Amino acid sequence: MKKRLSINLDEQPGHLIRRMHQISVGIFMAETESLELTPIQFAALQTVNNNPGIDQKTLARVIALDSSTTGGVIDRLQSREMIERRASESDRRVHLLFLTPQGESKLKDAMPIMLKAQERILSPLSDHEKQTFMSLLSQLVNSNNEFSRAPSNTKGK
Amino acid sequence: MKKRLSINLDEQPGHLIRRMHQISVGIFMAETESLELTPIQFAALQTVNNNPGIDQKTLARVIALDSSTTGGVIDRLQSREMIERRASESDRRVHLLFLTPQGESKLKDAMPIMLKAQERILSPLSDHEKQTFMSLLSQLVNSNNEFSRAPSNTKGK
DNA sequence: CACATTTAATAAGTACACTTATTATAAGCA
DNA sequence: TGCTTATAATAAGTGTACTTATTAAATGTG
Repeated sequence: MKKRLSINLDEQPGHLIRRMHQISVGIFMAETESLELTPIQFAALQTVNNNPGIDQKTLARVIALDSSTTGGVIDRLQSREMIERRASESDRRVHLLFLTPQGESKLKDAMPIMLKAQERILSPLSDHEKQTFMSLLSQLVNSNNEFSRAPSNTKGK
Repeated sequence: MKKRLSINLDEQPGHLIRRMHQISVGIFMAETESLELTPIQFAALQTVNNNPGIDQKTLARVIALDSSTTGGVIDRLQSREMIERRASESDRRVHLLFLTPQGESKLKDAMPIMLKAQERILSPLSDHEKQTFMSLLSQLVNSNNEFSRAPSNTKGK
């Protein structure tokens, strides 16, 4: 009646995507509560583990994160002694990243819990719907990759 | 070869959802550059416009945002003179929200640009795929609503 | 070799997005 | 009415997620 310029937020892709992201983080944090790891911290640990000696810039591209944001993430993981920064000998601008033993052990603990969280995120869908959703989502992310401020580049992963 | 605990980030729903959110915000910000409005600020303006005199708590529920985050969003919109806070006469804890003329005019300018951004987000998909994606996404969001830290509640919208 | 350009990292600033704690007010009840 | 409980808003703290600017080091070219 008195509504002007009326638009249903729930029909806007951007709004639903934001809500889905909130939910996804919420489920991850609920499942991994005891570990005190955020999804991003997990991704960083996992990527450094698989690529010991990776530099921050490359890590940022692999996990699709702005490189200055990545610096902050590494700061926090370093202060909690899960990641180590070592100066590169060949390029003194670069810091090479390695997991500490604590970082490795945290990652091992986190892995199964993280996988369970991922399953819970899609659990309202049937198996067939899960496949369809993931396929369409991949298409959207890959086609639109360059419009993200932190495009992914998994080369070298 | 030397990989241990190997997992492909691009196959994890949470990772793709986060990337999709980055992309969605990136497209919105690129399209609306001249307006200097974030997606959340747009949602807040739109909701206050449709519900003049709404209080912060209710606004937070409608746009699915934590209520303390909402306070900050309103602070910024108020300092830019797009939103006005008025004390409620019936409940002195409550601040009622109204758009200023500038807020209304900004919203009018933003509306078509915002709709264009929403279209661009899904543009890599065919019409049929868009429908399928939005339907599955709605299902996920609605079924998992309670796992979000800021569950939506559109009653009263 | 000198000089311009590029690059990796950091710093400072803005804006979400949550958490827990605090304050003021309101509402329920004995 | 007095007291407990609930609620709206704010404050302080952490962690993404970006921006622009700066610094230091590397690279490319004349």
